[in-house]
Amino acid sequence: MKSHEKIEKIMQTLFEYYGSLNWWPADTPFEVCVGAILTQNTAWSNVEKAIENLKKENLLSCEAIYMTDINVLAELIKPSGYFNQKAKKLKAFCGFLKEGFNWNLDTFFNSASIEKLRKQLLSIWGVGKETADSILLYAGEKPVFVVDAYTKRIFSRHGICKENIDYDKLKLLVENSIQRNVEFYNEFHASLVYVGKDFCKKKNPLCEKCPLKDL
DNA sequence: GACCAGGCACATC
DNA sequence: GATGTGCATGGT
Repeated sequence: MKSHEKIEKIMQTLFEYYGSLNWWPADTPFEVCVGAILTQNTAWSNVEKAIENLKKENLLSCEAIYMTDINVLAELIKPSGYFNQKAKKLKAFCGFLKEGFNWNLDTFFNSASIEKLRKQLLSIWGVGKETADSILLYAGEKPVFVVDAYTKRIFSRHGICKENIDYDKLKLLVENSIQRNVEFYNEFHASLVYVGKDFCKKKNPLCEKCPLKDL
């Protein structure tokens, strides 16, 4: 089977298994961006605590984060780990929106082509490829596929790629296999995270109950 | 107490 | 271009 056929089969199987997941767990596009930064190499349960702290202090807006003292910010997001780094990253992201887009995410998303938006996001300190793509897809509703550790692990175990494949190579492989559609990419990435968490942990790679085991 | 979790920047070869 | 290291919490 060719790799694009395998990828289609995986997507189809996961859609049948999980149904509509309608992802990213956040109330607003800005909250998606904050979550995308806070979840870097971190369990989501820890990110939830950090976001809850920010909500309690009414700090889930670009202006508020920009104005808040960085040490105060760091203390609030402590549960998400790497808190000093991430406080600086949140500041950098908000500074970017303030300077170029009048604090406004929509203004940013409507300002240029997807390629240019991605380049601009990548120029922000603390925003790498996965974070940029998560923001584009889940906050901006742009048809961009998000690669993550689960994607690499699952795809490599099904012989589609090496575990350490280059990020952009795998992204293009999926985007050239699956119709460029926001809903497809949203659901596909979400279901890969689910199946990764449920059945494909680092420690037990081959789980008998995995819906993908017979592919 | 080790290992892991929805990465990224930076240094060095 | 590949490889190594620091960053840090909370759950298993």
